[in-house]
Amino acid sequence: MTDLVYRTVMHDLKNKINGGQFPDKKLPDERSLSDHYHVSRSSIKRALSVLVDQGIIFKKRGSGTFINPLYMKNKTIFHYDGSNLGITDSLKNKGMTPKIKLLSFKVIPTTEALKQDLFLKDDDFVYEIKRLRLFQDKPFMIETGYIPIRVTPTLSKEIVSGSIFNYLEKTIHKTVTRSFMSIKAAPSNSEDQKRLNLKMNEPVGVMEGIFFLDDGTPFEVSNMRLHYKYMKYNTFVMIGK
Amino acid sequence: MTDLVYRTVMHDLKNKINGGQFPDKKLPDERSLSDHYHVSRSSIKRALSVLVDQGIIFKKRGSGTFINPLYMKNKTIFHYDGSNLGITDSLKNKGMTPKIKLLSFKVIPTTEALKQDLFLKDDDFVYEIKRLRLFQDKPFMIETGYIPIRVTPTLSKEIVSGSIFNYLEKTIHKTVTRSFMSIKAAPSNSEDQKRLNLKMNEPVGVMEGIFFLDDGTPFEVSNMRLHYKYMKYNTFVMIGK
DNA sequence: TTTACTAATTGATACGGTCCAATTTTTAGA
DNA sequence: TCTAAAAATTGGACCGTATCAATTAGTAAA
Repeated sequence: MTDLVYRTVMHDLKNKINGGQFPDKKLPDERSLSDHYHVSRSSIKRALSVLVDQGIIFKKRGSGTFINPLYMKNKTIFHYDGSNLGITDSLKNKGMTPKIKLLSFKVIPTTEALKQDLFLKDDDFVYEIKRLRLFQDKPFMIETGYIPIRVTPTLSKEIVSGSIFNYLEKTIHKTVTRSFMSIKAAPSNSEDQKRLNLKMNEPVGVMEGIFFLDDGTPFEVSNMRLHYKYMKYNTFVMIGK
Repeated sequence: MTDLVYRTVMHDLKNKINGGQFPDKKLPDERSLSDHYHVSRSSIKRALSVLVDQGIIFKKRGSGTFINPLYMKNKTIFHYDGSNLGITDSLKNKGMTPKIKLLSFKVIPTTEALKQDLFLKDDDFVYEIKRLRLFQDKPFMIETGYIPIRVTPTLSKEIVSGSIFNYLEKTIHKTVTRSFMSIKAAPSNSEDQKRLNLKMNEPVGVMEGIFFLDDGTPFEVSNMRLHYKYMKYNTFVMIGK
């Protein structure tokens, strides 16, 4: 999985950090690391920059590289390993597979908004797939997805009752690797309340996403309404520049 | 502001993209760009990788570098320029300065949670600063911030009625450059409803953040409750690796 | 025309070097 | 002892090169 130099170094450093091998919260300087690992300083830089992006360490020119104190204190919220997903970690936690209940599956003509987002023409059609997702038998999310027929003409009720992304990868060898997400809060409507077992005043978290294939094709527009207790989005933000 | 090579190239490319200079959605290959700009390929790579992170372009090995079709269609949601802030863009949009109304300002002993996040000892004290933020005279956010006295012993009502970050930068020359954010939705409580002018069933977006200084010191813990219509968090996500 | 092999293209990884800028440490002077 | 200048440390920016891997384009054989 990982024979890349910078990844190897990155993982090793992360292990050492987790193992408390830098009690002074300071990493060796880049040149020493370069010597120690017998790799170029560029590779060290790359490894470190990944850890910086993950919020695990930070650098100060002239001074050194330090461990984010919060990372040691509260590792649980620094969930990622290489990826910076961050969405509803409840989902993929511990390999727990959430169940899917298909609510509806039909083909509809394009709407104006969909044309925008999915790059469609007037006479294009899309699948509308509405699903309820359950985690440990509790419903936590209503998902409405729109997929152009042109991209995947072969969807069926069976496929759509499982993971569409997996289907794509295994059969058509197309991968979803990027998405543009938008996150907000909204009052629950009566359907939310019924399906997600919410009280009148309890809201939903709304995540709208546009998913892209390897080749840049917008593949799916998805509207996800989550039980508010199940939505928590964690992210590390660098301000400026 | 921008005399760095890779930034210059980055901005120029972005301008060309926005100006529609690549109608085939394809950028020149890296070697040509290197020639054209008279800079090393490494610098081109760096410039491009920023644009990749921003979701503006994507690369395919062996094939080339392409413009994200959605970026052209819907530039408004790709808001960032160099930064990847993403928080309540309503705030800094068009230089509109949101107003601040100070609700309360006091010094309290540490709580357990604060000790965790701010790296404090038992007998430390913190400022508790509660503020209402208004945008175009409409209240949109209740913000409760906690700042250790040890870090900034000089806060006053006046200071706290303006931007604390600006104060820090201008007087003590400390900068807040990193933060760990957590975003979720929650039902509004009676105070939310009163202050933000919300109906019973209307929720708030809750953003909790820990802000860090340049040197890694956790500087502030902030709990922000936003009128749900004002909270929208956009982000570009790379899946896997 | 189709198929299969080969070339060229193009981005990815990695190396190692130069010079610079911010910071810290050391040294020399008052 | 204290202060200010000098030196060492340390990360940042950039360059240019070599090699590799995925993709596409071109070519020759069936």
